[in-house]
Amino acid sequence: MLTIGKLGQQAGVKVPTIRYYEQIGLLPEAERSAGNQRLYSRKALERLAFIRHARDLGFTLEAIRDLLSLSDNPDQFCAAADAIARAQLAEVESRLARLMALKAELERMVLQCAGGRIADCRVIEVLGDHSLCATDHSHPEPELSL
Amino acid sequence: MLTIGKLGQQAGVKVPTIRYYEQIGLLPEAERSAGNQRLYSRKALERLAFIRHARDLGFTLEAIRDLLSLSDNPDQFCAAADAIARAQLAEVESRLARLMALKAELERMVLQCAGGRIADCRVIEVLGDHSLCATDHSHPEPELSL
DNA sequence: CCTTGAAGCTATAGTTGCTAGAGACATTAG
DNA sequence: CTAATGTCTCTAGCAACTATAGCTTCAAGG
Repeated sequence: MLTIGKLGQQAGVKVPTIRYYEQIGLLPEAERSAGNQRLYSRKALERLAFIRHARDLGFTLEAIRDLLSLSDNPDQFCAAADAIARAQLAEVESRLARLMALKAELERMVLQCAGGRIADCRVIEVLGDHSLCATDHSHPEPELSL
Repeated sequence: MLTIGKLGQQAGVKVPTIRYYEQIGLLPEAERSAGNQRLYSRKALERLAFIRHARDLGFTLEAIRDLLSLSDNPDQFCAAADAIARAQLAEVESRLARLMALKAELERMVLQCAGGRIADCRVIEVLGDHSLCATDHSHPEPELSL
């Protein structure tokens, strides 16, 4: 049985984060020692590692909740998990595309900095004017979430 | 003079967001009509478009605050604005690198889905095991922020 | 002129995924 | 046995908005 600190170390998750996951029901309520401290089994460590890994891959806690409930019921079809993973992949691909466009624009901006005074600065100028933009930001557009 | 709704339309920013920007001091307090409604000049529209554009490029509101104060004082040197833009570019490049690694791993995961039951699902399995991971997630590692 | 509906106002609370602090109890090393 | 570390609960805070409630103001139609 592991204390919360050891568990956190082994899973690479901070202690308050573990308590937070318990609070929002992503982890079950932990067993307690005589002195009321949380104790964790190897299974709990696996579950937390799963969460950690999925978070690293950018899955939201909601998506992870779904994946966990699928893995808790092994009779369901893989298709559901696959769909969640595919959605995540699509998300990542779209962020990637946006970031590449942004990188290009930022590079252009930085290259054009003449080293002079702000009055002549391309960085400020480019940011002030959407029409100089490489990417299309025509206005009533869904918000970008980077 | 524009009402807040028109301003929002023209800049591509939602009305509550404009009020929020005013509240946190990113926009100056707007003039008011006789009936206490906010009125905006063309200059305000430009400032808001600047903010919008910088947000699209992933600048934080803090970075934008700095850029705005630079452009409000055009006698300063360009170097400061350039530094902010370069920092932003570095940020974007590092996110890009992480995202590309994630994309690779997600693709591997999704490809291996056999279409069977969860018990056999690679998605779940891969997520449960860091050691199958392409990227290095050795444990006491700074958090990823996608 | 009056009404109606859209748009505006303030203020507060919720969102996501944590992180940080206070103040008290538990456990462990020397 | 004591001191240091770890853990407990609870609350509040972060970014950057978004949503709700309950009100007032404005513009257009009848």
